[in-house]
Amino acid sequence: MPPPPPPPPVSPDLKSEVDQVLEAIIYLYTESRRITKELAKRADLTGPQLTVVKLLQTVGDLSLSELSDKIRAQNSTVTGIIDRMEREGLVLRERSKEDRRVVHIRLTAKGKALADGIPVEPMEIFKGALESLSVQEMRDLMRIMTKVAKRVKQIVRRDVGEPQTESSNGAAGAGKEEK
Amino acid sequence: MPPPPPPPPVSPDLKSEVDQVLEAIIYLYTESRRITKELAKRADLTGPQLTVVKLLQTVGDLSLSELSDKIRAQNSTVTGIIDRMEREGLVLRERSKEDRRVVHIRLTAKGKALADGIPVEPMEIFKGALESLSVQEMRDLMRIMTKVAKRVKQIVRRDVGEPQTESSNGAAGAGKEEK
DNA sequence: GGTCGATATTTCGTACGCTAAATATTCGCC
DNA sequence: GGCGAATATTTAGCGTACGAAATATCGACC
Repeated sequence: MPPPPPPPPVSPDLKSEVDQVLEAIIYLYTESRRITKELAKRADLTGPQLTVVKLLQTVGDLSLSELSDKIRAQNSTVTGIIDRMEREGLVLRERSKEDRRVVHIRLTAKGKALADGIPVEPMEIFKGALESLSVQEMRDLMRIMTKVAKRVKQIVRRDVGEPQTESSNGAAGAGKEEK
Repeated sequence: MPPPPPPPPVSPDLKSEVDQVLEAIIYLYTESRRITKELAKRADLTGPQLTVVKLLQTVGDLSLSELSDKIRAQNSTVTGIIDRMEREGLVLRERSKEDRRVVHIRLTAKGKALADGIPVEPMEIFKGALESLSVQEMRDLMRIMTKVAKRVKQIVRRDVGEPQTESSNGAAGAGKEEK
C-alpha cells in the first residue's frame, strides 16, 4: 500500500471495541498483502504482477488504461509494471490498429503458462472467508459497512472537505490553496 | 497501501453480496489514504510523515524500532522517512546514552508547531464513524470481523501455508503467528 | 578479555505509487 | 483542411515499502 495510514497504538487493556474492530480490519488488510506476496513469490512475481497475469488470463487482452482501471492504479504506475513484465517476457505491447494511441497488453506463452501455474487469485481467499458467514451475518456486515462508509463520507465533508479550488464562496478563493 | 492487492473487477449487476462487502472495505481503505494525504498536504507533509509527527506529539520521543512497531513498517522504511524529516528539520536523531545502538527520534520546535497545526489524526475519522454505530451493531461487527479473520487464517494455513523451506514441520509448531 | 550470538540501525537494490509534464494521436468544428 | 481540445501513454522526480546484507553495540559465557 501506498502510504497506508497506520493506526495509533493502544495499550492492550485499554482497547475499546472500536480499536479492536480497527485492528481486525488492519489484520485483514496486511494479511491480504502478505498472502498476495507469498503466492507471487512462488511464481517469481511481485504482487501487482500476479494480479495482472491472472487478470489477463481471465479477461484476455486489455489496453493499458483498461488495465489501470481494473487494478485501481494510475496509468503511469501500470506503465512501470508492464515495462518490467515485458522485460521478463511475460507480456507484450501491441499498438492498436484502430486507434494508434492505444496499446494492448497481451500475455505471452510464457505468461500464460505461468498464470496456469497459479492456483488461486489471492482475493478469492477473502471471498471464501466471507462466504463462510451465514446469510444473516453477511446481511448485517453489509448494512454496517455501508453505514460506516456513509458516516465517513459525512465526516469528511464536514471536517476535511475539498481543497476548495472553486470560488463558490463569493470571494475569489481567498488564497486558500497554496501550491 | 503498498502494493495493495486490488480486487478483481466484477460487472455491476452480477455483483454478489460478497463483492459488495469487499467493495465497501476497499472504499474505506482508499478513502483513508486519500484523507491522510489530503490532511498531510495542507501541512506540506506526506502521509507517513503526518503519522509520525502526530505520534511523536502524542507519546513523546521514541526509538526508531519503537516507531516502526507503532506505524507497522520495517526499520529500513522508517529510516528513510526519518531521513527526509530530519532534512526538513522536523525531527532530530539522538543516540541513546544507555544503549548506544539505539537512536531516539524527537520532534524539533518546528515539528511541534507543525503538529499543533494539524487538528485530527486521520484515523480518528474512522473511529468517529465506528462510534456512530449502535452498541449492538458494534458488537455484531466485531464478532463478524473476528470470524472472518479467523476463517482467513484457516484458509491460509490450508491453501497457502508457509514456504516450506524447512525439511519437516511435523511438531515444530509450523511457525504460527509470531507477532 | 576475547569470542559469539543477539539486537538496533543503516545501506543497498528493486518495485510500486503518485503527480505533473511531455508526447502522440484522434476528434470536433469552423 | 487545419486548429485546438480531448484522450492514451510515457517520462521524470519523489517518497514510501520491503528484504538482505553491512555495521555497530551489547550481553553472556568461557
